[in-house]
Amino acid sequence: MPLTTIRERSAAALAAALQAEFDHTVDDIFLEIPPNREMGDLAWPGALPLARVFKKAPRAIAETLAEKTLWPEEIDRVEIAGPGFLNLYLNRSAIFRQLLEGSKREHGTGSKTIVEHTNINPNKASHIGHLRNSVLGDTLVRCQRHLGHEVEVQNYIDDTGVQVADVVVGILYLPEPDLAAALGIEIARRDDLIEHVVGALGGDQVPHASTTDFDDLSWEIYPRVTNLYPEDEDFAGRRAEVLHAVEAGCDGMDLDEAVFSLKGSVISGEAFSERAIARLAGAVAESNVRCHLATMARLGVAYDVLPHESDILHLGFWTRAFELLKEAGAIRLESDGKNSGCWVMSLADSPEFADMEDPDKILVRSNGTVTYTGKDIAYQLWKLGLLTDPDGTLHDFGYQSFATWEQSAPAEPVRYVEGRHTLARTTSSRAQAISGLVFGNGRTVFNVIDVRQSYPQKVVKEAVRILGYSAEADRSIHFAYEMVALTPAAIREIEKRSGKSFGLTDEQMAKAYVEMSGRKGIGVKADEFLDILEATAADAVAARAGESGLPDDLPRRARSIAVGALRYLMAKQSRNRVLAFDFDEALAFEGDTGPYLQYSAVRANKIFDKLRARRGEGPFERTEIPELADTELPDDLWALVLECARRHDVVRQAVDNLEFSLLAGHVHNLAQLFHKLYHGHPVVPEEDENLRRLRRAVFTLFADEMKIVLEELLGIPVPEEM
RNA sequence: GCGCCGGUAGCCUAAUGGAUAAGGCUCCUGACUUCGGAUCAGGCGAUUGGGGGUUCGAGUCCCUUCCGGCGCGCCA
Repeated sequence: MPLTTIRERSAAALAAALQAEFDHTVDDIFLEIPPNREMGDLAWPGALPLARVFKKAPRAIAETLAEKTLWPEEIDRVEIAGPGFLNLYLNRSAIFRQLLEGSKREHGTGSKTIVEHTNINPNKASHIGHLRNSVLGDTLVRCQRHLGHEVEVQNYIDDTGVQVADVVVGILYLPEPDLAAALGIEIARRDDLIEHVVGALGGDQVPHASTTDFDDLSWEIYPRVTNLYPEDEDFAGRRAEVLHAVEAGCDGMDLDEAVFSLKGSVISGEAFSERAIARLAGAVAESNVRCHLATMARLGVAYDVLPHESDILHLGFWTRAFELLKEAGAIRLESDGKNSGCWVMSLADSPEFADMEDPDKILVRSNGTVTYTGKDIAYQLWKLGLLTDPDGTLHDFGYQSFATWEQSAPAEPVRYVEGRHTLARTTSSRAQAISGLVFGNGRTVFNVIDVRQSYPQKVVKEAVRILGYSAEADRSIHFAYEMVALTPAAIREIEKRSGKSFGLTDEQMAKAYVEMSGRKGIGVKADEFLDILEATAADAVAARAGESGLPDDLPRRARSIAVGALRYLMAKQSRNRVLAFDFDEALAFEGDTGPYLQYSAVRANKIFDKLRARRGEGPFERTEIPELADTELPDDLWALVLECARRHDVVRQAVDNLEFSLLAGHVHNLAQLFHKLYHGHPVVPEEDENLRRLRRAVFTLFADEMKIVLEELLGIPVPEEM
């Protein structure tokens, strides 16, 4: 916070001087961080472009401004450098003391920000591609909250799509040998196989994540189904049958009853009951959702509400959105041409779509059903608080508690136990509500969805605009990120580990990376990868334990390191680059990695442990500030202090650009600066009390800063020991 | 065909239009009888795919071209 304030004040002072001395108005004065310490702490290159305007040498302009500007008191001196840069030097001890005082919490704007992320199809286990979505989304949530915004986290559940139906098709119609193989059991009659599947569904609790959960079972079934579709026409026909049943709904049928009915149908050879199929599909989706929550919980990722697509359908969200679109004249019914019989939204007036061959987007098919984009428009309108009924009230869901959860610290795993936080789910009964909780109606909405969804996301945004909500459309933000792909080396590694072959061609394996595919089953399961990561981390800890033996809290340490490695890897890479996943790189704990950062924080904390044991001194206390010697901080200590002061600027910049590599760079700088100081500035052995106090103060600042950036913002735990 | 994203050292990545393009990996040389070597110091290695342009200043903006990826469904 200090640096932001000084920047703003300096910019304002500079603008005033420009006005007074040159009668010139500049409204966006930006002070940058110079590339080199010798060039000051802040810099302004603005005199250079003004040279032409004023017909004066840039250095002369800079000199006048340096002299005439009423600089804030934190600016010690100003120098002119090079062709006309204005280099500002801060009063080190003033900034240092301000930081040691601690920063006040930001207070919010009162408006709510909605972040939608994760959104995994509930038809199979999550893979590392989903992890990128959840980690980016969760990091955004953390940064927004740090900046003082109220944030609501939504995880959209597509429980009525064909993907869930495909798993149900597999359970009911996949040839018994295939299904048994997918389940990993001996071949049996279908009613026994169904019984096995139902047994794996689990209860209505969020389970502890493992690699033998229901989502892992679905992971095996799903690709077998999609692979059989092209080969077997009858089998392929089952998809429509199941989908139809799912859409009709189960009408409150009990799961036991549904299973009994399905098994009875197997024995009697009759057709399956539609309601029973729908009930099974619901159970499959819900069980997968719980597994996904468990996986993300390992990374410290939690949610506020799970909007269900089935509720969007049953509660007429689309019907209402359809009316609004018609009233606004945003859509029209085509009577001829290739889209005959469809309701389309014309995008011809939107600059971004105008050049397209066909700027019309179909929202309602000729058979009367709504497309995915149509549903998404309705959902987006609800998120923005724009889905109103004719009487002006908001068209809303019913809600009930799905689970409650706890998190003992910002980067600890989320535990779905009796906790004080409620995870709500939507329901189709508007009468249901959770006391004290309201959802939707956000001022700004971030949709964390991969870049391949850019086109439909633009359509949704444009629909909001066409309805007359231009400002809301601008605040509908698609947080796009590139996909996660696998390097050929990673593919070979998975094939080796799993013992199966994905049958990729030499041509595919010659490329730099191969796209993951849930349909083909090519991918690294999130839980599987986290297990490997934890095991590797545990080995690394054990290798360093030496003769003292394995620590009691080995699993906990391993988990922290694994999460640190993964979350940092995801945060540090720019979002619009393909993340080519490589095991060796992901499992590296040295260099520019999460564990390096964690180690630096642990190392700093260790200083205070030793200090307490040998001298009875702890971290620097605020009350000691007056005792600090009033000498200028040396360059190397100052570099670390200044980097600490930059946090607020960095977080804001990261959020503005949706680019967490900036935050990663900041925390890496911090760690590097600290390690450089470590050898030259010993604390415990230092006998000079003033010097020791100064070093304690700097390292306390560093340790606190690391705790905030790693745990609170990046969700990376700082372990006690490593 | 149209659109979006990427191309930076042997490899992976960073850099709000600013000063000497910054880290990591690899390789080489060093540093613990002082707070943990998952560390640090040093070295090798790049005219940022090619070509034009705008600018006092371009990896960054514009044009063009080449390479790679992804979109442009009455799929979800």
